[in-house]
Amino acid sequence: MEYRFNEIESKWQQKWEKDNAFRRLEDPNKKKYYMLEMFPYPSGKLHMGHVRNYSIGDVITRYKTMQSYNVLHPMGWDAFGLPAENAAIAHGIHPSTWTWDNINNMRQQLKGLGFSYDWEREVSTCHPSYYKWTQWMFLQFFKNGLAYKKKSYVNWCPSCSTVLANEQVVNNQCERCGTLVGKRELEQWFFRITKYAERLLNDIEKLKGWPEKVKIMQKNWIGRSEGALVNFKIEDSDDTITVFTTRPDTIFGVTYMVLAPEHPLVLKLVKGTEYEGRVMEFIDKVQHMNEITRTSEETEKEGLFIGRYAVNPMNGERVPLFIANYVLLEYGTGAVMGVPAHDQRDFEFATKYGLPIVPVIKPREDDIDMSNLKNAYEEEGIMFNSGPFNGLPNVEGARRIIQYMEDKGIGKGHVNYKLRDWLISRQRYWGAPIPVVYCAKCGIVAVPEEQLPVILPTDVVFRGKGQSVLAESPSFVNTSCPQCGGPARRETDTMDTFVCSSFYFLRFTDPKNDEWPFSREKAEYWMPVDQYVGGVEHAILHLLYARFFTKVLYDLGLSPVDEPFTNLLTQGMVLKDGAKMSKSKGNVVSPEEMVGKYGADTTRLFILFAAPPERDLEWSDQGIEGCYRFLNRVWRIVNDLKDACDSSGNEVDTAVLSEQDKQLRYIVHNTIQRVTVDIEERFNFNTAISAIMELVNALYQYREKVDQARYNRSVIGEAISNLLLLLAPFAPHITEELWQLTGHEGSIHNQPWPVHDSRALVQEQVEIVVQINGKVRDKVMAPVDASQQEIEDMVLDLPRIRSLIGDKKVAKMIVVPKKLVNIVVKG
RNA sequence: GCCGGAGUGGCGGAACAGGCAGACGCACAGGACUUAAAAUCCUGCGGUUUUUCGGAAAACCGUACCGGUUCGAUUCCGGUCUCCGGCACCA
Repeated sequence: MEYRFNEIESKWQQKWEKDNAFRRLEDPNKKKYYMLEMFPYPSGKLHMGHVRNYSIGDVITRYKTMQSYNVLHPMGWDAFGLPAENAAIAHGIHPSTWTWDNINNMRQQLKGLGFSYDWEREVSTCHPSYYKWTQWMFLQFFKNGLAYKKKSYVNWCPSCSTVLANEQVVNNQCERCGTLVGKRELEQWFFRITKYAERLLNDIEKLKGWPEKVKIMQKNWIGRSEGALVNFKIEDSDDTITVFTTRPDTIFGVTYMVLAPEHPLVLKLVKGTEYEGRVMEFIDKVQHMNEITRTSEETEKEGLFIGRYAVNPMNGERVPLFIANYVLLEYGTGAVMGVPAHDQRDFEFATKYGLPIVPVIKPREDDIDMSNLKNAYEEEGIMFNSGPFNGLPNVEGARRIIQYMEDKGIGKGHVNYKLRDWLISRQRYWGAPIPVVYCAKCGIVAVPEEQLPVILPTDVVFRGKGQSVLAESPSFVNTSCPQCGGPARRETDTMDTFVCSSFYFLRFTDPKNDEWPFSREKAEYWMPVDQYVGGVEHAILHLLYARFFTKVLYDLGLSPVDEPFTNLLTQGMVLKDGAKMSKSKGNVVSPEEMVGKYGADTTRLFILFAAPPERDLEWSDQGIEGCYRFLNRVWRIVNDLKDACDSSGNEVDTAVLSEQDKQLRYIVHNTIQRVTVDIEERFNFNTAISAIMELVNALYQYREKVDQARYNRSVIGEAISNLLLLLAPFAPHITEELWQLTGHEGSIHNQPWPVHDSRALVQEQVEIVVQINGKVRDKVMAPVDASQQEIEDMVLDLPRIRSLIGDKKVAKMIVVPKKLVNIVVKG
């Protein structure tokens, strides 16, 4: 009988759907397991990255289910976003139509791959029943002072004509479209993620099940640095400039000060002076430069003296004030003190502009000539030239200086973060509207919760350029103030789609609740997510935002946990010809085509077999053929042996086993052990599958070597049912079919996971490798329980070993039980 | 520049706690079946050299490179190179 995968697969998919086989409800009597894969953006079709992601999740789900866990395995759609709008502009399709068509298509594809999702929990972030809660979340943040509006320089993508969060700017380019990002001063909504910086950083410690790589990336992104804020008075002015420094110990070495060109004080300080013109020019040039090419800026540090001086509060020295392109307004206070002797950047700047270099730290106590530095001395050392702090080790000195400054009110210790507040406003249509209105009388007014959701209007036109589409919809914009009832204007910005995906894992626990985003009770049962799987590309953005949301909701008493994801697996990319699959490179392999040609089981099996999940995977058209052949081999051997196979599940009678029977049983139970460990402890599906392949090879050997008349029906039955059980999470359809075909009752996916019988693994003889001076010279079979002395004697008596040793002297023998003997020979 | 990760046959990869390097699969080669091909089943498959009529056997080299520790190193330590990923004027 031929392996007709398409018939088998659609048959079982229909059966599973009819039986509601993957529906899961809270069950306090069962251990829960929450398996989550990152939900996709409905771009139109599944790509191989999705198949890989969801195949990994499905194996874990089916495995844990067989381990008798109550497994939550939901799927949904991260459905707001720009491509839908672009499609609307290009083809005149409404973003909603485009998105829902794609969702319907992709849902079919997921079902066609046989993934075990509880579809009753499906959510789509673009549906009002979901974005109602996105808006509700915003209101909670707003009420608790975690959402605020502020005017600031923001990243602007001219192509997407919207602002971007810092996290969405990569190499000064828009993360989505690659366009060079510029700066604009706009009033925008922010989430106060910086308030959680410390906790987001400290709690990384708790994430034992996360890859080190992701944790480090998050740490670097949060970018904590300890130091001090120091106030410098401006000469002939009432203004003070505060700088942030990580090296307060070098403050006596300050010889100049630099402000970011955009620093608000700059214009004020030069107004009406002879420097004003040149300063304006410089600012213009820097801003222009930012927009054109900021990457080449790396090379040249440029600055300009602005004609004013600041006073070092520690020693009263006046130092010149500069503006320079390398000082960033967004980091620290947008102003830095220049210590050329102890900072390489400052050193180069000072050399270029002829500023004095005053060393204040030296490597050792003794007198060293530090006057002719070739480079900044950035190491630790002993302070000098530093008044009362001379002779102190600089680390201690830093502490003392901070103390001194705090006493005198000229500065204080400070922890600075690289992390900025999260800019969530987007000037786009296809997103969750920010639920606030602007009233001439009352100002900014939150939409009351009972009026949610604020529905996206449909009477809009997509033209491509310019203003937000929402702003052009009068029925949307014009409203009344919920507070005073007077005329008001709606906020026309929508939320960053990352807001939508920051709580979907909580919504999945209770997706139909229309009173709350989720009930506490259900979240308590299911949360936290036990295993999260997705691409590394979300290591910072999504995973940091989701952690932030969870902590806020935890603090508000809504979430039962303060970290959402216990274990994280970041899967590698799927490559073809060494490059990421992309339309422009023409190296895309379509999952649809592969499923059509080989079936879902083969496609899934190959993608899991070709590489361990964390590593990049090179797609191979021949490789998938190999997996197809393997499933055919399974199909044939099971069909061939099904009549010789006792499926009653009765224990094997170990008294009557032939040598071949014992050998097969050994492999069966060894395979159970290997596959279990590979899935459970390491997610090494590639080696799990190769172990199963070896078991199939062993069955072929058995058939080859054992006469039909001497088949042991219960040994064959044991081998085949275990083979099918072990393969079931990887290839769910063929195993279901063969399970039935070999006379078993019920779905294979509801069977308990097999447990190996260690008695079948007991061997009387083991092979001992015999080495002389570390080189393999012979092998010998020895009883497992042989003593060290017995093994030594046995090995030395081997003719080959005897002749190799000859009359040389045996200096030492190392015996590794059941494995190896190394004879150390001298002379 | 800094921080991660990786470098193993013709290829994807394996070796889990320092103990037979190359499991499993692909590709390739030989055989069986077939009128033939495909499919299938069986067998072989890191390199060099030597021995042998042949089947076969043996020695040496080999996990990016150099060195170290060890009876023994793909695995541990020090250094170098290359590739991939992240961050990058962060004060």
